[in-house]
Amino acid sequence: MTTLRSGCSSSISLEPRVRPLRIVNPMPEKPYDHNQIELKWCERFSGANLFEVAEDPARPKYYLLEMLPYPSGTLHVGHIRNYTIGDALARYKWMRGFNVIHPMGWDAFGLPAENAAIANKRHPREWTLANIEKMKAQHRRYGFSYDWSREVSTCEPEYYRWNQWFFLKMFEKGLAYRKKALVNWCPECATVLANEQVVDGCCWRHESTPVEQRALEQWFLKITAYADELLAAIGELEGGWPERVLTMQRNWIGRSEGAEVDFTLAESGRKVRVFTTRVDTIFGATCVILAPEHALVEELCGAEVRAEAKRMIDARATKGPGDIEKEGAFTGLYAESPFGGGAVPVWIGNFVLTGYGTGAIMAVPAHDERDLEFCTKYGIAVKAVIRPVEGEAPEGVAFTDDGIMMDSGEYTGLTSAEGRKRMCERAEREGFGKYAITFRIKDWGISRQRYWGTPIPMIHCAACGTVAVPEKDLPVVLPINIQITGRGRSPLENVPEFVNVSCPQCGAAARRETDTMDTFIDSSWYFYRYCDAQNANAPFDSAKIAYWFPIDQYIGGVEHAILHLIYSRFFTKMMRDLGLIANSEPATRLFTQGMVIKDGKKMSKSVGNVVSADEMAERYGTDTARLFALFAAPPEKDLDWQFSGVEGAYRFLARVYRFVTRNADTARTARATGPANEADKAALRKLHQTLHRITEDFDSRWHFNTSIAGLMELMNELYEHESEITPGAMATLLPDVVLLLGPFAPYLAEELWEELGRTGPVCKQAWPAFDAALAVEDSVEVVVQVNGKVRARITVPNGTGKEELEAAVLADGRVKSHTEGKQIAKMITVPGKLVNIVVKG
RNA sequence: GCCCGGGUGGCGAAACCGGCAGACGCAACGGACUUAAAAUCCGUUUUCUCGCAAGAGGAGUGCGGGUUCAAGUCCCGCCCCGGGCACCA
Repeated sequence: MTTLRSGCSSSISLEPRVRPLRIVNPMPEKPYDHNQIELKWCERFSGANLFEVAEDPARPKYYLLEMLPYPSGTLHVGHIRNYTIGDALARYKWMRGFNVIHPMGWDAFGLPAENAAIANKRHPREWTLANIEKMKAQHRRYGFSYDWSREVSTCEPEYYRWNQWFFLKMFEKGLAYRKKALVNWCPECATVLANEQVVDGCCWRHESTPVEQRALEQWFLKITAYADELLAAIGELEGGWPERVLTMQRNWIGRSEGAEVDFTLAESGRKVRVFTTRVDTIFGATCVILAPEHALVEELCGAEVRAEAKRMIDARATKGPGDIEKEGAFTGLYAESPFGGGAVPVWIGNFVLTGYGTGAIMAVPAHDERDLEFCTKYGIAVKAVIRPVEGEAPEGVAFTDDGIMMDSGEYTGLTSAEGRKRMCERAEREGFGKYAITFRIKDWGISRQRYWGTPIPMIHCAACGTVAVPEKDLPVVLPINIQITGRGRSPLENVPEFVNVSCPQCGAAARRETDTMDTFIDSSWYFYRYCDAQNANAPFDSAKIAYWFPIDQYIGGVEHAILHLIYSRFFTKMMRDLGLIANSEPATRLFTQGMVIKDGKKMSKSVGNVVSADEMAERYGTDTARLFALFAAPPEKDLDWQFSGVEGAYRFLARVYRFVTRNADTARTARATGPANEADKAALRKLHQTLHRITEDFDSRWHFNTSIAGLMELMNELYEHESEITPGAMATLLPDVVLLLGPFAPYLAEELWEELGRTGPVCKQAWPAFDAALAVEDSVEVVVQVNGKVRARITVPNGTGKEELEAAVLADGRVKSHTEGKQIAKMITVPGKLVNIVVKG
């Protein structure tokens, strides 16, 4: 792992259009010099690894994780927002006494490095390591609370050897396998993509590049072996994960219960197996439709039909996003349902998917909209076999609900549910079908025809076939001396010393697998490695996992809802079944933060609206950047990055700085006491109200924008009473103010803590204790409504009872003017808040 | 089409269990300080009507209904924006 300098550099180049904030100070007091303060503390903490943690059974643990970044080279304020949310929480949890593990690392393999290498003639490794160094320096400058001793970089052999190790374990268990299949090919990436990485028919990284279908030999991971559990366990995540992420995963897994049944072809007697969720409608099936790729097309159909099928396949391979028109062709064949009812024609149809179910369906136009559309187009009969339990079936459209079976032989009169049950039972009994569950999710294709990734530890031997690299030979190291041209096939094919090996089984000359792994493998288990990052003998020590896992809070973008987050859940279950870990889910809570918007658009390099972390640090300071990131919107919502708002955040911090520094002497020398006058009382009351509010925000909904608004209100209150607050109260107040500021503006808090004569990092101090007695108001304003309209406000002592309050209200002159001469029908009284008088006449 | 979010001042937003709509910040305007400006501090700022004024009255949370003493919040029906799913049989 690379060792880096402290990262506290201030020599960051600025773009010319950026005007540094000028600090001109005619006032006799100390100005808020953010650079001086932040660099001082950054430097002072640089050698310490302040947030290093170890297992400690005596303390409650808290595993806080932000999704590991791709080392693109620069942090922008979108990253800053993400990390600031986590950092504020980490600091709060530290102060509440938790043993907080908060790690950071680099998702360092991937295409951008390779593309950069082609463009700039730099080696991907060199480019990646330089980027990591740059970004780590930026992290340090921001002072995020990471335990850097746990840093992980996925492009290092020390890390990716365990990708290979997991792959071998899965290969042994049959969870990793190779097959020729139609796969998604992105011409832009020049590689294969997994299904999860295709969005609207296009590559997830190249949103306007349609993926093509190619038939290739590929490695797959059997995520479908866990489909049932991945779906069922979503229930356990409920409440902790955002509902929409769980919905997306449910949709993606797509479990359907139904039946498989064999139709029998006339003459040949061959069987066509179809999958249906509505076997109760089988007496309404008026044709069977095969996917154009279906094996029987090639076997039994004439040249004309085969040509038509090929045309459909080709058309589908190049289809862009959007719908395709239903097309079909009659095969000349007829088939009969196992439940009888006569032979129906067999068609091929372009809308029947080869990779789902059995690749063949029975069409029931009366009870399925798609089938109706197809059959109407080709003049195929429509036969209703289900009627509604009550009322009439609708005219002209498919009746798709469950109902009562009719014209269905011995099943006539049964409910759909009962019919399905009995028909499945009979199918199993007589061997022409079975009860069946089909999933939408498919196995995870992980082969990539690219260089900058984990080599797949396999060897192809002419005699022995595909042979695993023995565990003792791991890691299969990615060769460094290599030509990357961006042309042709995987660059590894041109490295003879990598490709040419001897077979581990027979010793004969053999070829090494040259595809590399999907980089989503790297990020599927990195959070386990954090718990034991230096382990050279195993991916990790299971005892350490048992202490730290599961992740208590995971924070990241919603764009990974069905990519990283489903792969990670799969890996966790796979690792559990290898006996390596005890937990079945990686994270109990997930938080998806909103995007950062600038000029109405998502911040991105291609739009050119990126605000860099360096620019913010230099011009306003990292505390200001963090404060604004939390203040401008609640964390789950999108945030508009406006510099005028940033200025406001800066002004607030400067205001805090001036207040604390000019009262620091008083606070340091006086003995801390309780309130001695009305100003003290008001100040301490506001302090404890604010403390209560912020604590609530941390413990429940993370609305740090209101936490910070509370701090601003507190400062406004302190400014108002500044001259009257007694030294003793000031000595009580100021340390707590600084502690409350700590999670949001850590450098400033540190500086002010020192100004107050205290030592030790603020984040290791105890969170202030809430005193309800100090927070309580002496008097409250009660709103008086007459017929629901606010007519007066009266101030009464806090705790005034119902009767007393009502008497006071009725005695009020303004109230009388609205009730005079009218009959009071009733009074609704909410003590401490409101009285509503309902009058008549 | 279906399923989630969301729609509140000039702007970002707040109002957590139905109880003062607009906290806090930005922008704008005014005042203090200054030779002046910046910075700072203090104030005004949803809107309309009446009033010289203190003040008084009305309207107002996408639109239309409803429940309630009371609705941004709950219910019914729409409109718009964002996201997800969508030939998965």
